[in-house]
Amino acid sequence: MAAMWQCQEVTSASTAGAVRQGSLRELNLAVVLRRIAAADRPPSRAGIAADTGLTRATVSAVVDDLIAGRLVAEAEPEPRTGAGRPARGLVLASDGPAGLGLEVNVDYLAACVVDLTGTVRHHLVRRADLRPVSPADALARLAALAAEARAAAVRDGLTLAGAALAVPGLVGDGGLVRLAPNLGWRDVDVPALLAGHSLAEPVDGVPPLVVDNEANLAALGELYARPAGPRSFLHITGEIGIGAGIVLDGSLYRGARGWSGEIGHFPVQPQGRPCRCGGQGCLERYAGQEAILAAAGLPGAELPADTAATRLADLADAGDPATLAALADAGAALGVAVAGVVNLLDLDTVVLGGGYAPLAPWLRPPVVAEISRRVLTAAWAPVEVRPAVLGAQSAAVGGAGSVVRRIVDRPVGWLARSA
Amino acid sequence: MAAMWQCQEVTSASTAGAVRQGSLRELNLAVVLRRIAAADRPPSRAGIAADTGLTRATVSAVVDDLIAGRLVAEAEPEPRTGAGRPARGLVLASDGPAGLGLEVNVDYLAACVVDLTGTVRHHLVRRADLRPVSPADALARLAALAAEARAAAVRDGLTLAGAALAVPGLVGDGGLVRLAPNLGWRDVDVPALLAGHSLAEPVDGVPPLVVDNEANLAALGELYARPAGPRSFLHITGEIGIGAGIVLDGSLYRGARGWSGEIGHFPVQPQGRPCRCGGQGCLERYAGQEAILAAAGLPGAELPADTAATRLADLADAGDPATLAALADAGAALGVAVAGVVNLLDLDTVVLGGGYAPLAPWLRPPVVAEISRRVLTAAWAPVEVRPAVLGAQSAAVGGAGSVVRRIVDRPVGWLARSA
DNA sequence: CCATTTAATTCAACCGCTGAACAAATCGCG
DNA sequence: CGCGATTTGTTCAGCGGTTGAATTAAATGG
Repeated sequence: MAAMWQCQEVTSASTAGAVRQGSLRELNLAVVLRRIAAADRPPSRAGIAADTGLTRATVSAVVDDLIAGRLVAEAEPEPRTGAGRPARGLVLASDGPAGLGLEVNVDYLAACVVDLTGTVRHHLVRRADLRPVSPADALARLAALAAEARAAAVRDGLTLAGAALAVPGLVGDGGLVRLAPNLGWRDVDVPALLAGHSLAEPVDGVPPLVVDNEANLAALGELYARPAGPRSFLHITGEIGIGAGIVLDGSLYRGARGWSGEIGHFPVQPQGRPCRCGGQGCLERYAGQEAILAAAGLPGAELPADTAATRLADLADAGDPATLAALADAGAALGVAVAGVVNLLDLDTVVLGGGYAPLAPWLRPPVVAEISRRVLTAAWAPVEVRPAVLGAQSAAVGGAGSVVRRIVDRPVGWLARSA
Repeated sequence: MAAMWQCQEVTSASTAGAVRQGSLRELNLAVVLRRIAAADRPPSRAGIAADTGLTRATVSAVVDDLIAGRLVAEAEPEPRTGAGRPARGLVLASDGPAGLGLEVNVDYLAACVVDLTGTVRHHLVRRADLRPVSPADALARLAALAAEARAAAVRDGLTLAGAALAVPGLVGDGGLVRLAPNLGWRDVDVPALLAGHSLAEPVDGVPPLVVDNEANLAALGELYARPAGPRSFLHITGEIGIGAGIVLDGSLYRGARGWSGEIGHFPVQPQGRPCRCGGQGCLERYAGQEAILAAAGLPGAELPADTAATRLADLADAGDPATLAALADAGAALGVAVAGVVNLLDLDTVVLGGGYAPLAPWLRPPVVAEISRRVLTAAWAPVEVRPAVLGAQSAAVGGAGSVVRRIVDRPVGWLARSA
């Protein structure tokens, strides 16, 4: 919430959860659509009715609305299953609304388009060192890339329903980037700088952009990418800083002010190396990219952030002893922090994302070791540690996914627009 | 969820959130009742209508149902405010349903009765060392105490709507206490042992008891005790072990399996003292009651758990240097852990409860110091650290509160029963 | 004492779910 | 090939519960 500026306006009946007459339909549209989205096989109207407890008549009426709004389509005849009139499978429309995901990072810009089904339809990446570039220029380049992506989406018959921008930093209310240390940004008012670009122009009164932290959106990407996956997990992105996205019960936990996930300053060695945060022995100083590179004896600091990880992976693959030792140490430090978090939150899954994804083969064993040492319940309830399925650049995909996900969760907003 | 056995049966319309015709009333009953509960002044029907967006007609109908069900009462004439017909204030009934909160701990049994308004109507405590007592005997004594409390409630015209039992340990599905180290309990099947006692007899088919972790219920007690307080906070109970209840967005976070809050093994000194959990340098070894007592030079281990805290407070009050040093060290260790949690979850409040409550004057400064050193966002968003308002034994009160809270959140369950 | 104001209730209208009946489409069995 | 069985999807009268306006209730102020 704190990380959003101008959320889709909250319309009727949302006042304090009161249920008015029309909310009935509003809620049931969401229930039915969610079920279609979550099913692994295209469900029938009758099946949805049986599962939800609604009447077949009601489900039919609701589905008619969803089809008219281009959110749902009927699948072609299903494989026969038995006697009786064959069911017509329902699937999410792949030519309806889509989400635009954007990312500004230290050494690349990215834009991607994800449709309702969660498929990545387009993915554009521009590599460039953005540290010397002013925020205004960086955002102008991003707007150009976004326009390109939007054109590609339109060619596919898709309608962009909104956009989400991932930045590697703390985001406050109103899309204000308070601090993005690795970009050198401080108090950058993204909406203001984008004013005038097509990105920022409301379509049908719906504000087009939300700004959020990169780690948060990457965690969401991971959540959407595995609909049958765990409902609660910790997603750690190891870049220059270390960020974590916390997904609890299937939704992102943002914290009291939207600044959750600061795991980089978890104390792994309270009397240890001083950290720029003022504390001592922070995780970042032991498992951050700079620390790993230094320990591996690489000149490091000059490398682009995302090539550093692959570089380390190559060296480790080749059996370089210094690199292997550096990764083992980093993994152990990471494991201490992860174990603390798992103890506290009772999570059953930890995802290594961002720069950690390619390094997972070497980081995972020490992390698992620390967990089994330190997590009380690990003995009778194992904790899974695995690399992110989306790998790096999952933040843009996650951002785009969060846009379409909002439509699935509250289809009335889209239906009112397109009616 | 994992910590509950036999939750109130989930009736109509709860299937996957589908909203059926009758759910409309069900939901609006909850909306109106919650608003009455949350208001700081008795609201009028018209005011509720304006706030929620419902019609005055609807609110009147809903309120009629709530009054008929003894959940709401009309307050006496309000102080005049202006022209027009005076409003009739609505308040939660103080003679309707009530919750029974129970607690088994190392050196006492407790039972308390809380009415809908959150007022503690009765509170019985029996001091006794329960470590040498078998679980069956302990629960039999508890059942006797509960019967006493129930009789007192009935004399007040209250109807007990359920009970919650707090135990200092891990609770699994079905009310099974997996492990309560300080009680010496392991795999104790509470419902089975209580079978036959009046506590376990369903009333009108509603199962009467839920079993939960002490730290969780204490955190809920804190939440209910301050309706206008923070929506997210960490509640730490320092007993022999150290437990934490995590309240996020106004509801308790239990974790993937119901075992969240294990902060006692947070690594404050990863290469430090070995801990019985197998790890090293766990918080418990530095800020646990035994550790503090040992550092203060007290024979300690023999003291009952809750007198140990007051004993330490007395010594600190008297200026005993060893005690003051011990508390400073414990506070620093606690601060390291708390800072890590606050960084991760972006909480704005930390509550020192249980045995830490009386020690707060001495623990708070070092905790605050570590937070301001280590929490990045502390500079522009302060973190409040304060003692629990309920002090010790808040678990029983919190448990009783959770019973009545369930009624406020879903009044239909109660109305169906009492109709 | 009456106009004004705000609170609460009453009541016909209406929205959207309900349940049953019906039509559609396929399989299985003679 | 035909007919019953079976399951899906639609139609429609019925109904619960909200809606909005009109009405009554109860106070203040000039």
